[in-house]
Amino acid sequence: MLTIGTLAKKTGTKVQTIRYYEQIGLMPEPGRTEGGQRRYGNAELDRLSFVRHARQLGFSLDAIRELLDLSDHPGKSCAEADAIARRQLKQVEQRLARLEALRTELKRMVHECSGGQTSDCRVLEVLRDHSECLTEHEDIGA
Amino acid sequence: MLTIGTLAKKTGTKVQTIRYYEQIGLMPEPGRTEGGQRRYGNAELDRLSFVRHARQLGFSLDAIRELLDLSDHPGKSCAEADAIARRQLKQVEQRLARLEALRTELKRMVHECSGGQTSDCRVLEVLRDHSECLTEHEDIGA
DNA sequence: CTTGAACCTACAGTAGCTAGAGGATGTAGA
DNA sequence: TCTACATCCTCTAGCTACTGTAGGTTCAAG
Repeated sequence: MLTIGTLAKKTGTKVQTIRYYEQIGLMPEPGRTEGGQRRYGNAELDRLSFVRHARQLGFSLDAIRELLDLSDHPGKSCAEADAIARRQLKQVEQRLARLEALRTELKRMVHECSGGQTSDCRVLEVLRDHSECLTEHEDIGA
Repeated sequence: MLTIGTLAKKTGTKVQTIRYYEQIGLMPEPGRTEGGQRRYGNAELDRLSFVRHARQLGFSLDAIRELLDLSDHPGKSCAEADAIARRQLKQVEQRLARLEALRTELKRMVHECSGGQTSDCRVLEVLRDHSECLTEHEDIGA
Protein backbone atom coordinates (compact mmCIF):
# COMPACT_ATOMS: atom_id res chain seq x y z
CA MET A 1 0.00 0.00 0.00
CA LEU A 2 1.40 3.33 -1.07
CA THR A 3 0.91 6.73 0.49
CA ILE A 4 0.10 9.59 -1.82
CA GLY A 5 3.63 10.91 -1.39
CA THR A 6 5.20 7.64 -2.50
CA LEU A 7 2.87 7.44 -5.48
CA ALA A 8 3.83 10.99 -6.31
CA LYS A 9 7.53 10.18 -6.28
CA LYS A 10 7.13 7.00 -8.31
CA THR A 11 5.24 8.79 -11.06
CA GLY A 12 6.93 12.16 -10.97
CA THR A 13 3.70 13.89 -10.03
CA LYS A 14 3.03 16.44 -7.31
CA VAL A 15 0.84 15.35 -4.44
CA GLN A 16 -1.61 18.13 -5.13
CA THR A 17 -1.86 17.07 -8.75
CA ILE A 18 -2.91 13.56 -7.74
CA ARG A 19 -5.62 14.97 -5.50
CA TYR A 20 -6.65 17.25 -8.37
CA TYR A 21 -6.93 14.27 -10.73
CA GLU A 22 -9.12 12.56 -8.16
CA GLN A 23 -11.27 15.65 -7.86
CA ILE A 24 -11.93 15.84 -11.60
CA GLY A 25 -12.60 12.11 -11.79
CA LEU A 26 -9.48 11.09 -13.68
CA MET A 27 -8.24 9.00 -10.77
CA PRO A 28 -10.61 6.89 -8.66
CA GLU A 29 -11.23 7.57 -4.99
CA PRO A 30 -8.69 5.37 -3.24
CA GLY A 31 -9.02 3.48 0.04
CA ARG A 32 -8.28 5.35 3.24
CA THR A 33 -6.68 4.58 6.56
CA GLU A 34 -8.74 4.89 9.72
CA GLY A 35 -7.31 8.35 10.09
CA GLY A 36 -8.47 9.30 6.61
CA GLN A 37 -5.20 9.20 4.65
CA ARG A 38 -5.23 7.85 1.09
CA ARG A 39 -3.63 4.47 0.36
CA TYR A 40 -2.95 3.28 -3.20
CA GLY A 41 -2.34 -0.07 -4.88
CA ASN A 42 -0.73 -1.11 -8.17
CA ALA A 43 -3.83 -0.45 -10.26
CA GLU A 44 -3.70 3.21 -9.30
CA LEU A 45 0.03 3.34 -9.92
CA ASP A 46 -0.51 1.99 -13.46
CA ARG A 47 -3.36 4.36 -14.14
CA LEU A 48 -1.44 7.38 -12.97
CA SER A 49 1.59 6.33 -15.02
CA PHE A 50 -0.66 6.11 -18.06
CA VAL A 51 -2.01 9.58 -17.38
CA ARG A 52 1.42 11.14 -16.87
CA HIS A 53 2.85 9.50 -19.95
CA ALA A 54 -0.04 10.73 -22.03
CA ARG A 55 0.37 14.24 -20.55
CA GLN A 56 4.03 14.17 -21.50
CA LEU A 57 2.94 13.37 -25.03
CA GLY A 58 0.77 16.48 -24.93
CA PHE A 59 -2.65 14.84 -24.69
CA SER A 60 -5.28 16.98 -22.98
CA LEU A 61 -6.99 15.68 -19.88
CA ASP A 62 -10.14 15.23 -21.94
CA ALA A 63 -8.31 13.14 -24.51
CA ILE A 64 -6.79 11.09 -21.71
CA ARG A 65 -10.23 10.53 -20.28
CA GLU A 66 -11.29 9.07 -23.64
CA LEU A 67 -8.17 6.92 -23.85
CA LEU A 68 -8.70 5.59 -20.34
CA ASP A 69 -12.27 4.76 -21.24
CA LEU A 70 -11.11 2.84 -24.31
CA SER A 71 -8.51 1.11 -22.25
CA ASP A 72 -11.17 0.05 -19.74
CA HIS A 73 -13.21 -1.60 -22.50
CA PRO A 74 -10.82 -3.95 -24.33
CA GLY A 75 -13.49 -5.17 -26.79
CA LYS A 76 -13.90 -1.77 -28.44
CA SER A 77 -12.37 -0.83 -31.75
CA CYS A 78 -8.85 0.47 -31.82
CA ALA A 79 -9.84 3.07 -34.41
CA GLU A 80 -10.89 5.62 -31.80
CA ALA A 81 -7.62 5.49 -29.95
CA ASP A 82 -5.83 5.79 -33.27
CA ALA A 83 -7.94 8.84 -34.19
CA ILE A 84 -7.06 10.54 -30.91
CA ALA A 85 -3.37 9.88 -31.45
CA ARG A 86 -3.57 11.17 -35.02
CA ARG A 87 -5.28 14.35 -33.85
CA GLN A 88 -2.52 14.79 -31.32
CA LEU A 89 0.17 14.23 -33.93
CA LYS A 90 -1.40 16.85 -36.18
CA GLN A 91 -1.43 19.38 -33.37
CA VAL A 92 2.18 18.66 -32.52
CA GLU A 93 3.20 19.16 -36.13
CA GLN A 94 1.38 22.48 -36.29
CA ARG A 95 3.09 23.68 -33.15
CA LEU A 96 6.44 22.56 -34.51
CA ALA A 97 5.96 24.57 -37.69
CA ARG A 98 5.07 27.68 -35.72
CA LEU A 99 7.96 27.30 -33.32
CA GLU A 100 10.43 26.86 -36.16
CA ALA A 101 9.27 30.14 -37.66
CA LEU A 102 9.63 31.80 -34.28
CA ARG A 103 13.14 30.45 -33.84
CA THR A 104 14.16 31.91 -37.17
CA GLU A 105 12.84 35.33 -36.31
CA LEU A 106 14.29 35.32 -32.80
CA LYS A 107 17.68 34.28 -34.13
CA ARG A 108 17.57 37.14 -36.57
CA MET A 109 16.66 39.53 -33.76
CA VAL A 110 19.50 38.35 -31.55
CA HIS A 111 22.11 38.39 -34.30
CA GLU A 112 21.23 41.87 -35.39
CA CYS A 113 21.51 43.44 -31.97
CA SER A 114 24.34 45.92 -32.22
CA GLY A 115 24.83 46.33 -28.48
CA GLY A 116 24.12 50.04 -28.49
CA GLN A 117 21.13 51.93 -27.19
CA THR A 118 17.56 50.75 -27.34
CA SER A 119 16.83 53.40 -29.91
CA ASP A 120 18.88 51.38 -32.40
CA CYS A 121 17.85 48.00 -31.08
CA ARG A 122 16.83 45.51 -33.72
CA VAL A 123 14.93 43.44 -31.16
CA LEU A 124 12.52 46.24 -30.46
CA GLU A 125 12.48 47.30 -34.07
CA VAL A 126 11.46 43.88 -35.28
CA LEU A 127 8.66 43.80 -32.76
CA ARG A 128 7.57 47.28 -33.69
CA ASP A 129 7.66 46.75 -37.41
CA HIS A 130 4.45 45.10 -38.31
CA SER A 131 5.37 44.68 -41.97
CA GLU A 132 8.06 42.15 -41.13
CA CYS A 133 5.55 39.96 -39.45
CA LEU A 134 5.54 36.63 -41.23
CA THR A 135 2.39 35.20 -39.78
CA GLU A 136 -0.25 37.86 -39.77
CA HIS A 137 -3.26 37.64 -37.52
CA GLU A 138 -2.77 34.00 -36.82
CA ASP A 139 -4.03 32.67 -33.56
CA ILE A 140 -1.55 32.36 -30.77
CA GLY A 141 -1.15 28.77 -29.76
CA ALA A 142 0.62 27.38 -26.73
CA MET B 1 -9.99 57.96 -34.28
CA LEU B 2 -10.59 54.24 -34.08
CA THR B 3 -13.23 52.36 -32.19
CA ILE B 4 -12.16 49.36 -30.19
CA GLY B 5 -13.71 47.08 -32.79
CA THR B 6 -11.70 48.62 -35.62
CA LEU B 7 -8.52 48.40 -33.57
CA ALA B 8 -9.34 44.77 -32.87
CA LYS B 9 -9.74 44.00 -36.57
CA LYS B 10 -6.57 45.85 -37.56
CA THR B 11 -4.47 43.94 -35.06
CA GLY B 12 -6.20 40.57 -35.11
CA THR B 13 -7.13 40.87 -31.45
CA LYS B 14 -10.46 40.25 -29.76
CA VAL B 15 -12.20 43.28 -28.29
CA GLN B 16 -12.22 41.71 -24.84
CA THR B 17 -8.52 41.07 -25.06
CA ILE B 18 -7.86 44.76 -25.67
CA ARG B 19 -9.92 45.67 -22.63
CA TYR B 20 -8.06 43.00 -20.69
CA TYR B 21 -4.71 44.50 -21.72
CA GLU B 22 -5.95 47.86 -20.52
CA GLN B 23 -7.04 46.34 -17.23
CA ILE B 24 -3.63 44.80 -16.55
CA GLY B 25 -1.87 48.00 -17.56
CA LEU B 26 -0.33 46.78 -20.80
CA MET B 27 -2.36 49.25 -22.83
CA PRO B 28 -3.00 52.80 -21.63
CA GLU B 29 -6.46 54.09 -20.80
CA PRO B 30 -7.64 55.64 -24.06
CA GLY B 31 -9.75 58.71 -24.63
CA ARG B 32 -13.51 58.32 -24.49
CA THR B 33 -16.47 59.77 -26.33
CA GLU B 34 -19.08 61.70 -24.37
CA GLY B 35 -21.05 58.49 -24.18
CA GLY B 36 -18.07 56.68 -22.67
CA GLN B 37 -16.84 54.62 -25.62
CA ARG B 38 -13.11 54.13 -26.14
CA ARG B 39 -11.41 55.91 -29.05
CA TYR B 40 -7.88 55.07 -30.15
CA GLY B 41 -5.15 56.81 -32.14
CA ASN B 42 -2.11 55.59 -34.02
CA ALA B 43 0.09 55.39 -30.92
CA GLU B 44 -2.26 52.79 -29.47
CA LEU B 45 -2.40 50.92 -32.76
CA ASP B 46 1.39 50.71 -32.81
CA ARG B 47 1.57 49.63 -29.21
CA LEU B 48 -1.00 46.90 -29.65
CA SER B 49 0.70 45.69 -32.82
CA PHE B 50 3.93 45.45 -30.85
CA VAL B 51 2.20 43.45 -28.13
CA ARG B 52 0.51 41.06 -30.55
CA HIS B 53 3.65 40.51 -32.53
CA ALA B 54 5.60 39.76 -29.39
CA ARG B 55 2.86 37.37 -28.25
CA GLN B 56 3.06 35.57 -31.58
CA LEU B 57 6.76 35.19 -30.95
CA GLY B 58 5.91 33.49 -27.67
CA PHE B 59 6.89 36.28 -25.27
CA SER B 60 4.99 36.27 -22.00
CA LEU B 61 3.01 39.35 -21.03
CA ASP B 62 5.62 40.06 -18.37
CA ALA B 63 8.41 39.94 -20.91
CA ILE B 64 6.40 42.23 -23.16
CA ARG B 65 5.94 44.64 -20.30
CA GLU B 66 9.73 44.79 -19.97
CA LEU B 67 10.18 45.27 -23.68
CA LEU B 68 7.60 48.06 -23.78
CA ASP B 69 9.39 49.73 -20.89
CA LEU B 70 12.67 49.57 -22.78
CA SER B 71 10.97 50.84 -25.86
CA ASP B 72 9.57 53.78 -23.87
CA HIS B 73 13.06 54.75 -22.71
CA PRO B 74 15.17 54.92 -25.87
CA GLY B 75 18.35 55.90 -24.02
CA LYS B 76 18.64 52.60 -22.17
CA SER B 77 21.02 49.88 -23.15
CA CYS B 78 20.01 47.46 -25.82
CA ALA B 79 21.56 44.64 -23.81
CA GLU B 80 18.42 44.10 -21.78
CA ALA B 81 16.19 43.71 -24.78
CA ASP B 82 18.74 41.37 -26.28
CA ALA B 83 18.81 39.31 -23.09
CA ILE B 84 15.05 38.94 -23.16
CA ALA B 85 15.13 37.81 -26.77
CA ARG B 86 17.93 35.34 -26.02
CA ARG B 87 16.01 33.91 -23.09
CA GLN B 88 13.04 33.53 -25.35
CA LEU B 89 15.08 31.84 -28.06
CA LYS B 90 16.40 29.35 -25.55
CA GLN B 91 12.90 28.48 -24.43
CA VAL B 92 11.73 28.09 -28.00
CA GLU B 93 14.59 25.72 -28.75
CA GLN B 94 13.79 23.64 -25.68
CA ARG B 95 10.16 23.40 -26.69
CA LEU B 96 11.18 22.42 -30.21
CA ALA B 97 13.36 19.59 -28.95
CA ARG B 98 10.55 18.25 -26.78
CA LEU B 99 7.98 18.48 -29.54
CA GLU B 100 10.25 16.68 -31.97
CA ALA B 101 10.59 13.80 -29.54
CA LEU B 102 6.83 13.73 -29.09
CA ARG B 103 6.27 13.68 -32.83
CA THR B 104 8.53 10.67 -33.18
CA GLU B 105 6.71 8.74 -30.50
CA LEU B 106 3.26 9.70 -31.77
CA LYS B 107 4.18 8.71 -35.32
CA ARG B 108 5.32 5.36 -34.09
CA MET B 109 2.06 4.90 -32.18
CA VAL B 110 -0.06 5.78 -35.17
CA HIS B 111 1.89 3.67 -37.64
CA GLU B 112 1.73 0.61 -35.47
CA CYS B 113 -2.01 0.68 -34.97
CA SER B 114 -3.24 -2.58 -36.41
CA GLY B 115 -6.88 -1.53 -36.65
CA GLY B 116 -8.12 -4.36 -34.44
CA GLN B 117 -9.52 -4.25 -30.94
CA THR B 118 -8.33 -1.97 -28.17
CA SER B 119 -6.85 -4.97 -26.42
CA ASP B 120 -4.20 -5.12 -29.20
CA CYS B 121 -3.97 -1.38 -29.67
CA ARG B 122 -0.43 -0.07 -29.87
CA VAL B 123 -1.53 3.44 -28.95
CA LEU B 124 -2.88 2.32 -25.60
CA GLU B 125 -0.03 -0.12 -25.14
CA VAL B 126 2.60 2.54 -25.59
CA LEU B 127 0.84 4.75 -23.06
CA ARG B 128 0.49 1.86 -20.63
CA ASP B 129 4.03 0.67 -20.95
CA HIS B 130 6.10 2.91 -18.80
CA SER B 131 9.39 1.30 -19.78
CA GLU B 132 9.15 2.67 -23.32
CA CYS B 133 8.91 6.17 -22.00
CA LEU B 134 11.81 8.15 -23.38
CA THR B 135 11.55 11.15 -21.14
CA GLU B 136 11.07 10.00 -17.60
CA HIS B 137 9.72 12.34 -14.98
CA GLU B 138 10.40 15.38 -17.02
CA ASP B 139 8.21 18.37 -16.44
CA ILE B 140 5.34 18.90 -18.77
CA GLY B 141 5.68 22.15 -20.65
CA ALA B 142 3.17 23.93 -22.84
C1' DC C 1 -36.44 58.99 -35.55
C1' DT C 2 -35.73 54.37 -35.66
C1' DT C 3 -33.08 50.35 -36.02
C1' DG C 4 -29.45 47.38 -35.14
C1' DA C 5 -24.64 46.74 -34.75
C1' DA C 6 -21.28 47.74 -31.75
C1' DC C 7 -20.20 49.41 -27.43
C1' DC C 8 -20.18 49.44 -22.01
C1' DT C 9 -19.35 47.09 -17.12
C1' DA C 10 -19.04 43.27 -14.25
C1' DC C 11 -18.52 38.83 -13.35
C1' DA C 12 -17.74 33.83 -14.21
C1' DG C 13 -15.33 30.32 -16.53
C1' DT C 14 -11.46 27.85 -19.17
C1' DA C 15 -6.93 24.37 -18.58
C1' DG C 16 -4.01 22.33 -15.59
C1' DC C 17 -2.29 22.75 -12.14
C1' DT C 18 0.27 25.16 -7.74
C1' DA C 19 0.58 27.31 -3.19
C1' DG C 20 -0.79 28.39 1.37
C1' DA C 21 -3.31 28.23 5.85
C1' DG C 22 -4.39 25.67 9.66
C1' DG C 23 -4.87 21.50 11.56
C1' DA C 24 -4.69 15.99 11.95
C1' DT C 25 -2.10 11.61 11.38
C1' DG C 26 1.57 8.27 11.23
C1' DT C 27 6.00 6.52 12.38
C1' DA C 28 10.65 6.36 14.24
C1' DG C 29 13.60 6.99 17.99
C1' DA C 30 14.41 7.80 23.19
C1' DT D 1 4.77 5.42 26.04
C1' DC D 2 5.99 9.83 24.72
C1' DT D 3 7.56 13.12 21.59
C1' DA D 4 9.03 15.10 17.47
C1' DC D 5 8.34 15.96 12.92
C1' DA D 6 7.49 14.57 8.29
C1' DT D 7 3.64 13.77 5.87
C1' DC D 8 -1.06 13.89 5.39
C1' DC D 9 -5.87 16.22 5.35
C1' DT D 10 -9.45 19.92 3.50
C1' DC D 11 -10.38 24.25 1.76
C1' DT D 12 -9.56 28.22 -0.63
C1' DA D 13 -7.26 31.25 -3.62
C1' DG D 14 -4.02 32.13 -7.26
C1' DC D 15 -1.61 31.56 -11.70
C1' DT D 16 -1.58 32.80 -17.37
C1' DA D 17 -3.88 34.73 -20.95
C1' DC D 18 -7.63 35.15 -22.23
C1' DT D 19 -12.95 34.11 -23.54
C1' DG D 20 -17.86 34.27 -22.82
C1' DT D 21 -22.21 35.91 -21.00
C1' DA D 22 -25.81 39.02 -19.11
C1' DG D 23 -27.98 43.11 -19.14
C1' DG D 24 -27.87 47.50 -20.49
C1' DT D 25 -26.18 51.94 -23.44
C1' DT D 26 -24.39 54.48 -27.48
C1' DC D 27 -23.55 55.51 -32.21
C1' DA D 28 -24.25 56.02 -37.07
C1' DA D 29 -26.81 54.98 -41.20
C1' DG D 30 -31.08 55.33 -43.57
